[in-house]
Amino acid sequence: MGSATERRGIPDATVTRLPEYLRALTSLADTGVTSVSSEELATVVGVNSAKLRKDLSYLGSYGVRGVGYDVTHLSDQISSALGLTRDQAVAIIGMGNLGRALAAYNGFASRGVEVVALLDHDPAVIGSRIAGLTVEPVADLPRITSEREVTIAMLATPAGSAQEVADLVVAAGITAILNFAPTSLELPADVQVRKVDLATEVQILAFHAQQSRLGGLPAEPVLTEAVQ
Amino acid sequence: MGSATERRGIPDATVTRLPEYLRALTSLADTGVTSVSSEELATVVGVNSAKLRKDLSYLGSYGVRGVGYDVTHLSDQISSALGLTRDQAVAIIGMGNLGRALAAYNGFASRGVEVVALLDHDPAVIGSRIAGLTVEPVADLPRITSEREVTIAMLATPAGSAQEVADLVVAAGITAILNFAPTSLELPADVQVRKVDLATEVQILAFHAQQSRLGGLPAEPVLTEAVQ
DNA sequence: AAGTGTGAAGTCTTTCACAGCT
DNA sequence: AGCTGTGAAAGACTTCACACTT
Repeated sequence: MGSATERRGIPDATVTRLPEYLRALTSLADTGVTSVSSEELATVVGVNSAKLRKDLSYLGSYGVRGVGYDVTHLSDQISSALGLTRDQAVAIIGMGNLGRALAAYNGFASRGVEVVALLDHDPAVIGSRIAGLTVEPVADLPRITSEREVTIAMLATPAGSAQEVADLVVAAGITAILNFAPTSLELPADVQVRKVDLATEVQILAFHAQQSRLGGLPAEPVLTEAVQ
Repeated sequence: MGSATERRGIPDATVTRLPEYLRALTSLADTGVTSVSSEELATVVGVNSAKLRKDLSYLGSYGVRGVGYDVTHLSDQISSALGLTRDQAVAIIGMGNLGRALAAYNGFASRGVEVVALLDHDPAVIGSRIAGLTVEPVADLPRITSEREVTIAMLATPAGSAQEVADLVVAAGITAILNFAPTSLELPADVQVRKVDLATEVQILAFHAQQSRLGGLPAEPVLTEAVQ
């Protein structure tokens, strides 16, 4: 995956967890909590507390020994490490069912994500209004990207056109893609791609479901314990 | 823990990749390819060929030295390893934007996933038809689960009610959950949970986007190479 | 000649366990 | 007394490189 050549290098595994810590901290702050120990926060997120402390140590020393972490300060530090000092401007491409659901998703605003453009190449959809935005033609992507400082594209096209659209996205100067199309993209190494494939997720669950069926009841005591 | 039980321990990392291999194989089969080498398949999926071979070796020896893998046979073996010999019956809970998009998603059928129930607890939504199914009350989950042999639940509720609904899901006898609500669930260890958090994905991308901005051009030769 | 299957080496990640600070 | 921060150990995963098979 993405290798960081930095002396400052935060491990990839840590980066993927930082957003979860941030979400948990925000939720704690909302309930009036101002200070939290690694043990408490780890329980909320469902990870080992040593792992949490090590993750945070990559950002610097923001805890107080004997006390814990200041919720607000730690949130700020994580936000800053993630580069969320400004909202991320996102363009959604492909206005099918999924694209429309993404456009209407209201979980983004509070977490530093702003949808600034909706695109499609079907003339029947272009010009219609979805979630307060007007759908624009994919051909306008270069202009839109520079005008609205788009940093991330969400690809919600059919698998068949995903590669083609991804190439346009990269040509428009966007270097981060969240790919919902069930296909692998071939792109330059400096373009970050993460994928969300729903059927893949279900198949992974199917495997584990099958395992517990086969493994059955024998041996293995089942403790109620936060996992993952 | 690691007792001598002869169950084939397929590593987690491998399991998460099997669905992708399967997807790539299906796509190759559709274009008439009948045999494929690890190098070719690895290129399509975007992984190292040694990793692919090692992954496949956990399933058994299905390749032919000097030749490669039979596309159909390998697909069958992976399907079988994943437990996809039957379709997975899925219930979607929470008929907001996301739930409706999931219900209407047409990428499931061809990949062994069948949506057999849509549930909500809002009386205003219950009874309406979405994507050919009638929305039913969450209270009916236990009956529906046993009647339709539901194995997996997709949670598309707001974060606030996710834990509560997850508890109902588990009580109904379902042991695998795909959680789209942006919150961590506390569940018994024998329940498999995978989560899909859209804002988290964007934040991870934001981090990497920031890195390339900071790191700039120096060092780091950029090879065009399939990543992810 | 080509390409699999796999020990062994290398890298990354998690967990332990405790010194050290408040 | 309590909890962080972190070396060191353990474990998981990836990649190399080549013996072996067709």
